[in-house]
Parts: sequence; C-alpha cells; structure tokens
Amino acid sequence: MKIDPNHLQMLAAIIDSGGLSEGAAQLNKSQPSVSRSLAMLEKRLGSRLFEKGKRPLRPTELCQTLAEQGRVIGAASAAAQTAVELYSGGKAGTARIAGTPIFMDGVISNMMASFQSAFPEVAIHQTYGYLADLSDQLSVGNIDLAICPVSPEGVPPPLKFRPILRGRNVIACASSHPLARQSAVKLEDIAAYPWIAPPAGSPLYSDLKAALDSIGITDFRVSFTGGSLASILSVMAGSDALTVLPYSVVFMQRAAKTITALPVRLEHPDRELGLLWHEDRPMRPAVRRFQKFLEAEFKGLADRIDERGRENVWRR
Amino acid sequence: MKIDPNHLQMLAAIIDSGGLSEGAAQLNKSQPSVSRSLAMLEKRLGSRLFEKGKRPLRPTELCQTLAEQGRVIGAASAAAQTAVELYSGGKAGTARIAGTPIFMDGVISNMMASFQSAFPEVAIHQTYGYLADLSDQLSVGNIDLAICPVSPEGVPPPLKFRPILRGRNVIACASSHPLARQSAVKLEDIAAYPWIAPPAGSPLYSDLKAALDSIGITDFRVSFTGGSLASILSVMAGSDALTVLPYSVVFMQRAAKTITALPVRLEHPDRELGLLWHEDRPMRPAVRRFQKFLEAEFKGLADRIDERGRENVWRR
DNA sequence: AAACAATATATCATGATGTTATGAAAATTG
DNA sequence: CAATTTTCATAACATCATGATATATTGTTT
Repeated sequence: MKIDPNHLQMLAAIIDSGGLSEGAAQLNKSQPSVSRSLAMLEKRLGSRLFEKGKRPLRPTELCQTLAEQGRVIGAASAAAQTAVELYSGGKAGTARIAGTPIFMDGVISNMMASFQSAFPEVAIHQTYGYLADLSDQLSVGNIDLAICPVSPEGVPPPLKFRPILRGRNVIACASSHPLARQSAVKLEDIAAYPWIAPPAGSPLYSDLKAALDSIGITDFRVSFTGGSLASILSVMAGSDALTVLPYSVVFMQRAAKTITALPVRLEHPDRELGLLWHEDRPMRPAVRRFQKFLEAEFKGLADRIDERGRENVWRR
Repeated sequence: MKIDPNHLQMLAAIIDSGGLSEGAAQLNKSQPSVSRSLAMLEKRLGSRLFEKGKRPLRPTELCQTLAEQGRVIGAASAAAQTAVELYSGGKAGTARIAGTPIFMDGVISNMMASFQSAFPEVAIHQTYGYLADLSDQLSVGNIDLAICPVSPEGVPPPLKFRPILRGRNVIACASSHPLARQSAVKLEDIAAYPWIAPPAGSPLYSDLKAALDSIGITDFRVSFTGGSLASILSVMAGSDALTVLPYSVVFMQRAAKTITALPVRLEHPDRELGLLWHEDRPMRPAVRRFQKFLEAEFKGLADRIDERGRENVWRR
C-alpha cells in the first residue's frame, strides 16, 4: 500500500520537535491521534519507526530516512499554502487587461508600474483594442478587464461597466507652441496650424472631428496620423501641430513639461472612461485587486485634475 | 485549513495524465472519487482549479502552481516508498557487527567486501571485541551481530548462538620457513623457533598455550606480541617465528602464498566460531540479510577447507 | 441532432482520524 | 527505592473523507 504523505510529515514533525506530544501539537492534533497513526504506520511498514521502550523517543534509521522525505513534503505543502494565500489575496496571479492605446500608454501604464512595485508577483498581460474588440475578448475570455471610453448605454448586457474618469478632451500642443503662451486663444489662431490625427479607427479620431466641428472648424489639415502615443508626443513636441487628447493623458505628461493643453473648451463626447468586465465570469483575485487599485488611482487622478481645473478656466 | 498533500498529488496526476479519468486511473482510484475530491478542494480554496465547462480539462493558473508542489510531493513519496522497500528487503540500512580481531581481519573482512559490492546501500559498522565485551554490546544494543569463537554452553540466555565454522587451530609460519618444506615435522624442530603471541586477552593466546602444552611444549620464547593480524602476518612472513592461528585465517591467506600451516595436529579447543545475537531484539532486515550472507559464505568456506583437508593429512 | 466521451452526482459502506478519558511505562526525584 | 512526574499507548465514540457502483449531465464530435 502507498505511504500517506501526511504520515511522512508526521514523522518529520515528531523528530524535529523532539517528542510525540510536541509533534502532535506542531501538527495541530491531539497526542493520541498521532500515537495511533504512528502505530498503524509501523504495522503497515512492518518495521519499528521508533525504538521500543525508549523515552525520549529515538527514531529508527528507516524513520530518519522517511522523515527526510516528510520534510520535503512539508516544505512543498507550505509552499502550496502560501501560493494559495497569495493567489486568493490577489497578490499573485495573472491579470490580462486591455484598453485603447492612447489611454493604456498615456495613463494606465503609469499605474501598472506602481501596481507592479506593490505586487511584483502579479503578472500583467497587456494588449490593445477598441470597444468592439475588447467586448469580444472579454466574452471569449481572453482578457479579464478592459479600459475604454464608453457611452454608458453602449455596454452590451453580458458586460458590466464602471466609469472611472469623466471624459474631457482638450486641444494639446507642444509647451513651446506659440499658442501655449497666449492666455486667450481665438479660433482663427487655431485654424492656422496642422493637426495630428489619432489612428483612424480610434474613438479619438471621431472625437477630433466632432470637437473641431463643435468649435466651428470644419476644414483642417492633417500632418501626421496613425502613430501610437509615443509618436504623437514626439511629433507634437517637435512641431507646431495640434491634436485632441483626453485631458488625463495631457495631465500625466505634466512632469515632462513637453506638452500642454490649450484653454479651449471642446464639446464633451458622450463617453466616459471606465472599466469593462464580463459579469458572469468570476473575477480572479489578482484581477479584482488590480481593478480596485485602478479605481483608487483614478480617484486620486480625478481629484488632482479637478484641483488643476479650478486654476485653469476653460473657455469656449 | 491545511491543504492535503494527497490533493496536490491528485492535481499533478490529473494535469500530467491529461484528464480526470486518466488521473484517477493513475492514482488507482475511481473517477467519481477524484471528481468529488476535486470539487471539495475547489470549494475549500474558494477558487476554480479547472476552467468551468471546458473539456478537455484546462487547469487554472493556481492549479498549475499547486500541481508543481504536487509533483514534488509525489517524488518524495516515491522515494520514501523505495526506501521502505530497500530497507525491508535488507538492501539498505545499517548492520553493526563486531567480532574478535583476528577473525574479523582475516576472514570476515573479505566477506564484508563482497557483501558491500552486492548491497552497496547497506552500511556496515564494524568494531572489535572479545566474548565478554561482545555480549555486553549485544545486550545494550550497540551491535546487531557478533562473530566470535564460543563454547556452546558458554552462551548466556538472552543471546542466541549459531555455529558457522568448526574450530581448528594450526601452527602457522612463513611459506619460506625451513619447517614448511618438511613433509613431517617433529616436536624438537618446532621447539627451536620463537613464537608470535596473539594479543594478551584474546582467546587465541590461551589457545596458543594450551595447544603447545598439548604437544608437549611448555617452555617457549615469545618474540612478538600484541599486534593485529596485519602485523602478525608481516612479522611472520619476514621471520622464522611461528604462531597459532585458526586454520580458516591461514586458508584465507592462501592466495598471497606468504604463510602456510604446519602439518601438526593441535588439541581442539572446545569452541566453535559462530554468530551471536540478541534473541529478544528484532533483527533489522539488513542485519538479517548480512547474517544469511555470512552463513552462506562460511558454508562455502567450510567446503573448500574440507576439500583441502582431505589432501593434507593432519598428524600428531 | 444524434452519438459519444468525459465529468458530475447520488447513495451507501468503510476506514482513517479527531476527541476525551484513562491506563501503562519510563524517567526523574526526594 | 518508592513516589512522582512525564510521556506515550489504548479505549470508546463521533465525524469526515474516500472508496465503489450506478446513473445523470454536459461538452464535443460526426
């Protein structure tokens, strides 16, 4: 008959703690229980494990050998235990998240960085996508959480949505831009500059058109299009081109001081940045923790943006 | 609650065998049993271990982590299992044996060598001692088996004795000795040579005196005394000294051709070489196997000695 | 849609393990 | 050396996990 790993652990506990009673205590069992288990084991193995009639208990040669394996087993069990605890506490595991490129690169990536310093055992798998794609990936189960600007009524039933930042787009330009120095910006001024257009399929692209439309600019010249945020920022920093970006993205770049937002109020799109997930699919603890983390970070971000907002006055 | 190592092994089995049913088979359990255990484990951990509604079963991240520990546990269990089997089969373990120096060095050491090549996992702890000492050590439990010349009635009750070679002492000398060439040896011839005396306390020492007495030699000159067998053999080989040795010891040296026995029949001591052990103390398998091995070896040795004995005619 | 394969559930029997109370034996102490 | 203390073994009973077989359910395949 196969040896029970628990029994091997028991031997190790008895030897290491120097006695049957102490061993029992270490195993959170009563002394009689251990005594009986030991007797059964000896009977099955057909060999003594502790020398007869000796007290303090003296382990047999065989017992020592078995106890070594018991210690290995104990270590493995403990490792499993902590693995479970880490996992259940959301401090280990994998979170597969996806979102629109500009937000992921411009806002979320910073937060992921601090999350990873706090919980280095959580692996984050990040991908990009727009709403339709994200919905699919969520439904199929390829990702756990999506971050995307969504109009609340545009969320299909199996998905849940939680807003984390109210949408507000701004016109962004290099800090060295001529318009950046002006306290008031007129539409005619704006019309003179070329535009950086976000990737064609992105919501930002339609935002750009809608926004410009709303302030009366219908005809505009696109000097650059299709890049990711890093390209956009570089191009913008090194030219007089303008673009439309979520204010949060511009805000996150404030430390670098390379770009700034013009004091022009754009038409609000009917979308809010928020988290999307599949309602029926139970969320893994690591994902849940990441979500909580994101929500807290965004709350902080929103507060700081509001503060700054009170200083800057947004005008039409 | 603590995780059961068996459950971890189960996870490893399911994953490695690629299915719940196969895993169950690998564990020698029924499929329903494993299914239920799995369900219980998932409930306790509060996390899925296999993705829901997927077939073939796809292990969760956590499950993979736990299964790794399960594999470690499986390996340790298997090691324990084989350790038990080796031990129980007497193919591993320790045998603590002791005996009179001359026999241990001259006869037993050879047998220990072949035993160790056959069973390298058995550790042999060898010590030396004479009867009184050996009895004590056996009673105290410091040794498992003693090899000693004993007069059968001289065995104290708690000990058991089994003869393995009938005692027969001979006068030994270097092969190059003047007497070695003579087909007949007279007592006067013998009297002319000095003697090597075995260690003072040894049975052989009294044997020497008794033997010489029996052939009428009362006054003899001792030229060397107190050494172990190796010293005795060296001294004997390089001088004309004589000594009394068990014939088996001389016989074992036949390959080296350095010493030989004189064709003189000595008085038989009332002792037989045999094995001593403690009757009440259960013998460990490795010791038992060693004992059987010794008995077989000695049987072979006795046969070969008898063969040789038929050729040599021992004379008074 | 049907057939197949794999897994889940139900039910009952059994065995290991848990508990408390108590007995026995070895070791320590006066 | 007897008495005490410490430590382990045993008894009796309750409980839970696990074993088996039979059968239902579900996912996949044709």
